[in-house]
Amino acid sequence: MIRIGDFSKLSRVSVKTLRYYDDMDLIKPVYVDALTGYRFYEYHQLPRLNRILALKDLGFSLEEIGRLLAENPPPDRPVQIMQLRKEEAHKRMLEEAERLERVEARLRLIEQETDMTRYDVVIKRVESVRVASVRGIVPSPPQQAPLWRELWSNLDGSKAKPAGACMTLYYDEEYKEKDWDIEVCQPITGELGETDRVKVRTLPAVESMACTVHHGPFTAIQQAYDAALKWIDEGGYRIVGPAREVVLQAPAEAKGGSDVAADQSDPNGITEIQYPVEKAK
Amino acid sequence: MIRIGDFSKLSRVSVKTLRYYDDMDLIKPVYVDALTGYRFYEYHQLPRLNRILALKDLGFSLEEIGRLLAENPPPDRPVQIMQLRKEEAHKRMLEEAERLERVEARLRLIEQETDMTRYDVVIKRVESVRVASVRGIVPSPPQQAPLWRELWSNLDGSKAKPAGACMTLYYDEEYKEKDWDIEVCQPITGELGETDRVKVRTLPAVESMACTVHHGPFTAIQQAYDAALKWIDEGGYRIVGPAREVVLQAPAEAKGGSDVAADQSDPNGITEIQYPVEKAK
DNA sequence: TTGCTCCTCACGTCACGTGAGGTGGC
DNA sequence: TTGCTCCTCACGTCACGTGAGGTGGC
Repeated sequence: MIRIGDFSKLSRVSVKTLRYYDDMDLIKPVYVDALTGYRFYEYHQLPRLNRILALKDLGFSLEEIGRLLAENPPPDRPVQIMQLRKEEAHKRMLEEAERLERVEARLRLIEQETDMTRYDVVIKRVESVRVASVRGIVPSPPQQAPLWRELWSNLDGSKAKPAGACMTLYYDEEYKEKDWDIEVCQPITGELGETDRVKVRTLPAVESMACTVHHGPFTAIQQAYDAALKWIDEGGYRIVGPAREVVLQAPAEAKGGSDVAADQSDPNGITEIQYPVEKAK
Repeated sequence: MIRIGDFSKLSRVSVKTLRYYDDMDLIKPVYVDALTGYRFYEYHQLPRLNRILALKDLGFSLEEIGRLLAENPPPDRPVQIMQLRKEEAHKRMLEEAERLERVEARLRLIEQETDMTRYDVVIKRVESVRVASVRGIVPSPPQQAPLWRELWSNLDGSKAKPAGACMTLYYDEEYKEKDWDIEVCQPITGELGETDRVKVRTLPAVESMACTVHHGPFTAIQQAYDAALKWIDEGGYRIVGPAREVVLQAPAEAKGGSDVAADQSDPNGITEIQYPVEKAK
């Protein structure tokens, strides 16, 4: 029989850890002095301790290890358990690899001293939303006000109530000189009669949405798009659906009543740009 | 101004987390009602929250994020900080990849239903030890007793005291039919005069030592070696020094006084086998 | 006797999640 | 008034490490 300090030196496991494993019932001393509380171990306990360390290294929690050691002889379940473990280890490895990629992309951005470091892009899950919407072709994005007026005039006096920030969806895949295919959407609750132009539908939930927030004059929103697209590209993602432009805080009304209903230069507008993405293979 | 619940929905960050970030001084509400304690946020706080999430995703702790956000304008240190982060992310990725490899190796072992799953191999750091030793050629490992007698007769009556488990080092790189080059070592403290045969030296510390414990008759120790070698190979390691065989609990003395001083079939012997290893490239 | 080893609490870690128990606002 | 939202503790997580304060053994 040897004392805990010697057992610790032999196994190169700290005394604190051995005491902890004792409390956790993973490996108990063969004898404990009733008077002093001293723990005494045997050399033949080393294989069990080694097994604990080996299982820990494979990624098992102490609780799992306890259960694995308790059921002996081990049934044929270990294969399945190890397979699970393998999947988890694989997933964690991929996660770390992706994180590394993002760090490297950010580093490249910083080294290029671009202004894009002002925009932070993050991946989030977005729930589905029920919206009333009007889809149409407009000459350019700042001229989407007629679609909004069309939408809101239909909502006015209906039983539907706005429920969330309105947004614009952009369907074009490449850059357009003119004639943009867009859809203006207002989340709603309650019933609304559809018309030829005004539809009620549910935007699907998106598992991985790359999101960035633009705060400032609308005229400079292109920078946010550039930053988002660059981030998506560098991070090894690809776009798998229409972009969404969510109006979190609307800019002031413009003076005069043209098709341009909002003051594009108001620095208080806040907009979130969202791109549904997928990891590219 | 919006309430915490709405800010949470907008940012898709939980209310609990927002309160926590408030406590941590990462992002404070613009206004807190003195009477009710209600927190109120502004839309323009979203970019800051996004920055927090982006930094978190890059692997920074909340405390580090707090410091990064506090010092603005950010100095040119970010590049160095990101480089550090890159190294860490890279290291973690490699660790996970290696863990995955070990899990897969174990899985292969189980599927082959070999008996080797009885042996658990773990990587540990081993400190340097000062030893008295005798190196020599013996016909086969069980016949190393003369070397031990030579060593101990020199220790007897000297000022040196044994300090730890004795061990045998194996220098041969391939399997030998006969004539093994081995060194028997006894850790000591205190001075000892060297002779032609008995040397005092310090075994170097080893950063990565693959260790496994054999418990049972010495005659079956080959299984432990097989398991260790297989583990080393499957795990993508290679051996970078002489193996050590550490006697943790000596077997009983053999009856009769041949060169074989220990009873090789005593089931109570406990031996640790150690291989210095390195990750193979 | 003096170090050395051992003991048992109790607390800290990290980034929140999970209640308990209570209150404000429409 | 009834839900709904918000609040503040307090505790749990995971695998130990770090003291504090005290005692046994040679």
